[in-house]
Amino acid sequence: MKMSKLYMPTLREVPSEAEIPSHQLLLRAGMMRKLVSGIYSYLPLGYRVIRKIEDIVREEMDNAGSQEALMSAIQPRELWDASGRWENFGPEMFKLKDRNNRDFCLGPTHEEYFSSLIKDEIKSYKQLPLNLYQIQTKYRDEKRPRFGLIRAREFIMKDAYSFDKDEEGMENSYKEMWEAYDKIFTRLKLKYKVVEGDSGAMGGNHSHEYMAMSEVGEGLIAYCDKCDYAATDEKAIVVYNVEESNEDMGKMEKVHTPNATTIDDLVDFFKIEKSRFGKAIVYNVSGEPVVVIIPGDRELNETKLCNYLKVPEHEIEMADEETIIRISGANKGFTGPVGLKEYAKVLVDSRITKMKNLIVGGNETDYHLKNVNYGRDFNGEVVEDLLLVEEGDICPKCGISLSMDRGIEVGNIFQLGTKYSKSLGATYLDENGKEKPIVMGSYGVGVSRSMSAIVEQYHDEHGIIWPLIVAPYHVIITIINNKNEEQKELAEKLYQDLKNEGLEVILDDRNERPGVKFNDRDLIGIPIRITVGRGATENIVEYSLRRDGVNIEIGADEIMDRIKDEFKREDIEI
RNA sequence: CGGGGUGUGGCGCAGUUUGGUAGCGCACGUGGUUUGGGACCAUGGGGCCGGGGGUUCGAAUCCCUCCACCCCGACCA
Repeated sequence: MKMSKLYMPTLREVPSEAEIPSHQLLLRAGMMRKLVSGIYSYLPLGYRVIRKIEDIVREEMDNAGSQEALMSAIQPRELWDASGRWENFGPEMFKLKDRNNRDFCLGPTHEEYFSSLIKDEIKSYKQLPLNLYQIQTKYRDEKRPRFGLIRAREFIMKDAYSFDKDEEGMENSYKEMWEAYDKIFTRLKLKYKVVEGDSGAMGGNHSHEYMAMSEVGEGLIAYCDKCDYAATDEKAIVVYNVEESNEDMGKMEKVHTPNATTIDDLVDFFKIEKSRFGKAIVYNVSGEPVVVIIPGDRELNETKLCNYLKVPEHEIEMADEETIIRISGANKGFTGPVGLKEYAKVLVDSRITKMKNLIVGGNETDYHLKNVNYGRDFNGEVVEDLLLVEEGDICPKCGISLSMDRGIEVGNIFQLGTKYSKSLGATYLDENGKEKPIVMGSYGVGVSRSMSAIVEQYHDEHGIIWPLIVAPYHVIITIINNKNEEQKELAEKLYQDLKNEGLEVILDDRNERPGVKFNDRDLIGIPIRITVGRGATENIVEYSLRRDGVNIEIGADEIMDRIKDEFKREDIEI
């Protein structure tokens, strides 16, 4: 490709709408443009990267025995009514009507569609297992799109669905996808961790997320540096060992604590550590009040609360002040488990039951109670673990302390079970002629999101540093002085030679000053640069690598060997 | 959906407080000089100042209203 013809609208200045590096750089490098919030166009350079990511995904999926297909992005409402997700997905779904007023949506995901697709053809255990995938544009009307491609409303995703006759088969499919995903993200050169996830709205009971490590990631993960334990902050099991206290139970007393409404206030007032308090948090769960008691030094994990109560996330919210006053008879900040004025379900984190002589809210404005003990002074449903993980918590697997980091979710794998096959009627006959629901799994890779994640991990103050395997072009040949015939001729010759070697080459033949060409190359991140300048008469060129800034003079005949070394280093075939 | 911020030429911004008919840098056209890390000189084109309504002799500027975009939170594969 000759750069003088390339549609590559680079920007010198950072568009004010972009906050994080990948968003800024993809715009500045002329790789994409925004249409409206959360919806982007891929320009020629950016789309080449997208296609390279897709090709890697494709190869590894094919290798894992999955078969590519392509569904429509438009789906009829009936499919979603069958699984109950027309309502459950709610406003996240882009909905539309046809001329006959029939409801459709733009597919946010395709579990229903694929289940329905295969149910008429798959009738026997002999046809299982089966694994299908597609690479397609997905639509989710996010509440708050942000960070460019990282949280977009239209995005490119690879989604795959496995169909097995039983749990064991599904687990095997899951493992195969896990391995394929490891290969994909390794080839994409992403630094990532596989973490246990909460299954959330997708249903099913077992899932893992592939998190590309990044400070700007929206996902918080807890992981162990010693063993392989890693989980999202929502899922991480909190090991918070409270010794069974053998303190004597003191006499419960009311203490005047004017205006002490937070744990910090109380620490100041009582001069004892946070963990001696019992924190009461009031929730509104499907309209019913629920009081949760946890240790004063910890935060509540809403996901665990939802999972325990078996309600979806959108069914719970923190209670408003009015409700708190009504059930506790006191202002906010003085709620406790003893002597609630109105009935409310009380949930107690298991650690609370082992602690003695707690200080809790008195359910009377400006009063707390001390020497409060579970079992003697109050009761409630004991829940094993309702806490949010914290840095330094103990690894549930090996016992050393956990670290926490941020990541961008670039892939996920779910063991779905029979939720969709049952609701859509996807069944088969087993060896005994008995009808059974197909056991499913679903597996996603965020293709466009991965592009952003790569830029987050590979950039510097000058621009993007594409790994060779996803770079829009492998090599750029930069002509220093366009009017110098010798330089032009040599550059042109090298351009043809390298193309003939099977390389993807771009020739910067623009009538620009060298500084502009160098800066654009740094911005768009082409890995290898061949500079044709003053040495052209002696067949000397410069060889430069974007990743480490190396810039050395070599003979033109050495170029191919150097490039081959670089490909070998990156473990890629030309 | 709650809180905050911003909308002025393709991009980045000033002008708004105190109303007087729009400006700067970059980019772009033309001519010339340049050519190893975002050149210089000259000259030129481009803006219903986010939309609608109002106040006023007069509105980018004041008032009302709607919209878009961004950030924080909530939420989410």
